[in-house]
Amino acid sequence: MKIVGVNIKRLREGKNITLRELARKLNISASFLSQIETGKASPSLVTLKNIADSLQATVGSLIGEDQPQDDNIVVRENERKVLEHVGEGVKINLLTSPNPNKQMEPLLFKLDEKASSGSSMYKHYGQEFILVLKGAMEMTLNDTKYHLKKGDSIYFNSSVSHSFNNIHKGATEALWVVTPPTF
Amino acid sequence: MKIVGVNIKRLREGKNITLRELARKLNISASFLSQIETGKASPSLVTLKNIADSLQATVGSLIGEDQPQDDNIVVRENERKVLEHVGEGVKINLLTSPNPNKQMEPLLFKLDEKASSGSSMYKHYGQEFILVLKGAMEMTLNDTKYHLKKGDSIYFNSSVSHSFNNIHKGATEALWVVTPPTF
DNA sequence: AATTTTGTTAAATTAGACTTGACAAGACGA
DNA sequence: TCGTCTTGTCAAGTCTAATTTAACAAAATT
Repeated sequence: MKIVGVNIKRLREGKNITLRELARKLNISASFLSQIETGKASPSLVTLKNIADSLQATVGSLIGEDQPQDDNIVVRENERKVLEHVGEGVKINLLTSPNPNKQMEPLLFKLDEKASSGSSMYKHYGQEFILVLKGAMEMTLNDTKYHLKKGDSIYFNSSVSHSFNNIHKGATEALWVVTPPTF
Repeated sequence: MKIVGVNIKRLREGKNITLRELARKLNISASFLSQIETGKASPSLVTLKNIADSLQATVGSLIGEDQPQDDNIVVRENERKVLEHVGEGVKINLLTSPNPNKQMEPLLFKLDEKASSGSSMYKHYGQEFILVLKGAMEMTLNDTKYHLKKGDSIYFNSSVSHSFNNIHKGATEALWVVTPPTF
């Protein structure tokens, strides 16, 4: 957990605030903050949360959970992997290469005319963002229905039950970004 | 920090494993795990990290950082807020309403002909995903240049210095998703 | 050169992370 | 129906380690 310290220090210095200043704002001793930054001590959960808040960061980012990859950068349009059998008339294009460190999962949904997510509602953790690129679709969140046409976007909590169906005369395409990644 | 407990409990029960089982796997006492789940005690950072790993979750999600909003769902194409003065010939459309709980920030970049991010390179934390919707652009990551044309996408770590410029004869549009959110 | 501010360290304190052992409630088979 | 086994929880204790105090050298100000 030494990473926490260097992350805190980097953020703090990035904001040009002094160790004592930050410590005072957090109601901890400057000494302790120093020990945290140098990895000689480890803060309690609530202290860490306070630190994260003060630095406008998240605990997750401080402990290095939001870490990245360096390869698998580009996916060309013609190189996209396609998931075919997710549902009747539904195809999913993966817009990234597999990578365990992703924070989000960008997908391209292609819905044939009248295609839908099926009868059951989805419900899981995380968040979703959808931007309609072509056509129009109907999203159902709990019992509310949203008509989304080309250019409209929606951002919602995956924990509300949700489903979708194509309401366009023809194919509908939507950019879908899901967090956390599942592919 | 009581939320940690209920999240752990929910995950554990979702996996149908018993409190004692999980405790044994974590090398902590079942009693202590119980106290954590009921909010009567709070685990140390390393213990929490272990728990998160065991449950295939992240510390961030356990402490409720990946939590959502319930309003501000839809942004219509004609309702988008536009940031004008981010650079010469660069406009940013916000695709979500302001919300402190978002995990990602979806943006629509519109680049006039020859527009670019300027001379300086960007470098910050988090990750970025870009999908070119119209035209073509050149992304520079460290010293590597990537030509991206309509339909191509790229996913990279924001900590590598990066910049972009429009290489299309005409406007270029790109969907940009950034994590963590900054707007 | 004096003074203040920087971050770091050693040692002391003390909160709270964690264990032990016991308990009641429910499940299960004999 | 009794006993045993498992479930999660609680009270009280232990002891680690989170946090403080106080002092230090180095750098920055004045």
